[in-house]
Amino acid sequence: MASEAGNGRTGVALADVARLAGVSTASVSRVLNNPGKVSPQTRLRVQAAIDELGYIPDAAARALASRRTQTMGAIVPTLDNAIFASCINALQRRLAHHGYTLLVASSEYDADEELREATALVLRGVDGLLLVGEAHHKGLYALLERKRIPFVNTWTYRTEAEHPCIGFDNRAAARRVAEYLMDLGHREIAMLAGLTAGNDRATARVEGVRAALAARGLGLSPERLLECPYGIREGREALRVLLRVQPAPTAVICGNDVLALGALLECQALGIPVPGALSITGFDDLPLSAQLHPPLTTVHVPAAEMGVLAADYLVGCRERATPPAALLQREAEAMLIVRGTTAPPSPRA
Amino acid sequence: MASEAGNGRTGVALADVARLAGVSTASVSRVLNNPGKVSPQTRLRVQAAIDELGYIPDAAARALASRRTQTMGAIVPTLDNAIFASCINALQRRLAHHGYTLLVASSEYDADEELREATALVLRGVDGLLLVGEAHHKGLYALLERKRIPFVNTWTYRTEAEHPCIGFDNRAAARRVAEYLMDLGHREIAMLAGLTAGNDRATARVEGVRAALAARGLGLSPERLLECPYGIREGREALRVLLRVQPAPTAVICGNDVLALGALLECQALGIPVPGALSITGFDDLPLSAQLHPPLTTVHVPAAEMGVLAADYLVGCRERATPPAALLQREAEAMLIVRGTTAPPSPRA
DNA sequence: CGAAGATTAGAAAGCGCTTACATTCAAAGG
DNA sequence: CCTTTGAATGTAAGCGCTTTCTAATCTTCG
Repeated sequence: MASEAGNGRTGVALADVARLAGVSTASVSRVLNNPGKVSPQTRLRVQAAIDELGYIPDAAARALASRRTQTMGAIVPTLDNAIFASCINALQRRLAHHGYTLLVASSEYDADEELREATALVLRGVDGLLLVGEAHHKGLYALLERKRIPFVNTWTYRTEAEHPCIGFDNRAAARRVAEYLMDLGHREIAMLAGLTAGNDRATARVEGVRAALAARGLGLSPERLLECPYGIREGREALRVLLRVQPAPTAVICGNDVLALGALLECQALGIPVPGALSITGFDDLPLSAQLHPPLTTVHVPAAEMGVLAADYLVGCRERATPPAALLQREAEAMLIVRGTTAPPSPRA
Repeated sequence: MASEAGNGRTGVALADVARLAGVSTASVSRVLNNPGKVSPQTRLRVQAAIDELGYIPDAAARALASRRTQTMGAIVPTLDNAIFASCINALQRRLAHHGYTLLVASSEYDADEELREATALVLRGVDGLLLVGEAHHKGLYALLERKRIPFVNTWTYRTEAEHPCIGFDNRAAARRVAEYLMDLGHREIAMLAGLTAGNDRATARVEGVRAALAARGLGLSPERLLECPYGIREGREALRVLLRVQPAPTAVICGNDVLALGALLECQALGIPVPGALSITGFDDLPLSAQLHPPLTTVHVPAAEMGVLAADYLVGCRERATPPAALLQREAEAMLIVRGTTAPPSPRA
């Protein structure tokens, strides 16, 4: 019944440790999971046996028996975006610190794919799940609820949110950018947004800008609002298009730093002085952005901080019985960082 | 004995499906894993029961019984570097395509931490492991061997490598850069390297440059070789230092694009014409690099390609009995991309 | 038309671990 | 001095699934 020669092909089983230490498997298990419940004497004996055999417990067996995997999942739109990668990096570090391992998946900005990936993670038994945004496939929320899997939406924050969220208010942040620009005197404002389809963050940023403009009697006409895929080249091309509409915008609000970078580079290529002739703002605050010439005015997004908070929250859900209410919604502020790409509009026109 | 009411708190167990379909658990299992071995009749009945109950198999139990987890691990130095993130993104996409899930960890460029993370992944039962570089903790190779876990070193390639590797020859690539610069007429060449301690890629790049210079009777004096941490700001500062040595270098070879970017930005801030007064080269070919002014001469690194090849290799190790020899070592070429930051040295001095 | 060979399905033994629950033994209380 | 309590260990029943091995049902020829 007990394994004779260790676990299968790959080494040593707990039973082997027990035998060598001359104790029961239960005691070995206790030493591993509840050292306090074991006398120092046996603890030492078991520890010695573990070391001698180089025993490594089998996570699958442990997961099966204990109904927890010490594993968390994360689904981001893509890791190809440095800002998400940075968040995931922080998440992983923090989880490792808590003794958890991270399963990652990317949805490529597709809700169906996200559901598919989530299903894969769920059947892998993740103890919790980090998601980006709050607009998910209905089936995803259903699945998580049915399986009672703690999860948290990141990159989003609303006090009235129906689900736990850790992040910031994209709408408000974008509004602040627009207001800042209007305070500088800009009235001809264009926006270079990311693809909004199925992307609630990008959508919220557009809405924020639109609302801010509307509040001061300005509008965001369709020609003034361009969506384009994440990419420098895309940003460059889009900026050219934006420049063609009349009257020409004096400021361009970009949905993220990469687009802003493209816009900035294109202006330099075109000989358009920034911020002299055109103000440009970004969103994300990539490390690069502060180093540009001129440095980019942008919204700082607390990517790493969200990763850390999410890790703590998810782990907290498992360790404590109920998630501490204080952790249920955490706002990690997004701040407008005014740097060198914005200035009052030049008094031409 | 058989579960009465489904698996614990979270739903439906295979036994429930079997009961509903009126077959044995073995048949359900077969439908799941070996549909060919089951008559179409029962297959349909089982399938219907699965759908009706919304059954999702438990990966832990499956892993325990079958001794495979359908999970792969990857340990990169950091995800905060876009080039690694891009590789991991590709790896994950490809693994998902094969039905595998990805566990990621980052080592923060520390061999001990890498071993620790690897141990965590191994006990999680990964079916394979992607590593970066080939200089790992001895214990890591020992562990992998003992547990018989397929792995592959990436970002490195040597025909005589002792371990499976997928990548490119850092040394040769760096040598090519130096040779190209010397062909242009440069003789005063400096290098701004990444931290080489415990980083075989960074080390190989330095060696490659040094070898190329030596082959033409040139040297890389200690003042001409600066190591600095990955970062734009760090690159900027290092460039200033490099510029102080006499005779001033006419070309700076950077260990990666981020450093090169820092160098380039600093030159612009200092009013040093690039490539007029100073040539700069990078390594990685970030998407940004081609868009800069001037666009960066750099070495294109096949990050995504390595991710895909590694996924195929690792999966191949599990599916086939032996890894196809053809896959054991795959060179994904790194190419020198000549763009705008390099030119013959100006005929001053 | 019956035996050999295929197919298909079921019974049941684990996979390696956790965790009630039972047991033991020593210190403490009456 | 004997029972009570509690700490330390052991016993053993699974966790949900895969997988041999065996039994049953078909085929298919000689």
